[in-house]
Amino acid sequence: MATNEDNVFKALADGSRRALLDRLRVCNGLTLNELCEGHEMTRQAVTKHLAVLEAADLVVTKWRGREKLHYLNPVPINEIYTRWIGKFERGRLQALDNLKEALEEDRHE
Amino acid sequence: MATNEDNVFKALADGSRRALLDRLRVCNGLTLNELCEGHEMTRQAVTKHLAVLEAADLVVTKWRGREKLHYLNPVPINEIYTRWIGKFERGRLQALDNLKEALEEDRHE
DNA sequence: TAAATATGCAACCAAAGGGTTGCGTTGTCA
DNA sequence: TGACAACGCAACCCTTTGGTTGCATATTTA
Repeated sequence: MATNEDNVFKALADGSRRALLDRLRVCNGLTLNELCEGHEMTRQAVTKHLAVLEAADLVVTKWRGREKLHYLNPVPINEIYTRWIGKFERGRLQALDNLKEALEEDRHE
Repeated sequence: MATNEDNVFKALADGSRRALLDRLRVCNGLTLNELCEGHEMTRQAVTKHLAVLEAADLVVTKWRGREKLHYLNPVPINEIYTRWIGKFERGRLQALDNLKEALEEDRHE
């Protein structure tokens, strides 16, 4: 079952987009204009970033008159966490051991 | 203090690179040639991907004769998890509530 | 030492990304 | 109704990215 994994990772790859998510995390339901404030780019650039976030289902929008409200959807991030990051977290100490051991060998050779 | 956050997110944005990390998670210390097996690209393409992973400190290498061994470094992923994903996980239920509430309004209007 | 193996380096290419500008559309309000 | 405000669409541009091919270098091994 192919999840949205790739879209989510790609969406998170850009710092501006992560900043937008951060804004929404703190203050959910902002309009496009509000999201533009504090960013040094045009509205259209922000629009494009939001489109990427929407495509990844990280942001859900809703119209209120002429305003577009943006809501954070925490589900995709949670999925990335549970089914991808989780795998690495589980084997984390083991991997650290492997690494240390491998680097240690050099000192003895 | 600027961490390697951006490099890590960018490195994780590509599916081939995530696959390489997965391989190393299961079988740490693989050589370049071994990592090339099963991938439908040239050795040079894999080399480039590994370079990106190294730049993000997700992979650490060590030479054994003419072979280059690749080890997974779990630290950056853990940092992303604790200091970025964590923020969103903490406000997760709240964000879900916001979202549901916003979508519910439509049905009553 | 010669051949084979494992990897690096550099040039090149097409496609994707992040950004801009210009203009059109829709909703609000005096 | 007319002006303004919030947003969408599309063309264009430069840089980055993911990939290739060709050749060089270093280490084994026969």
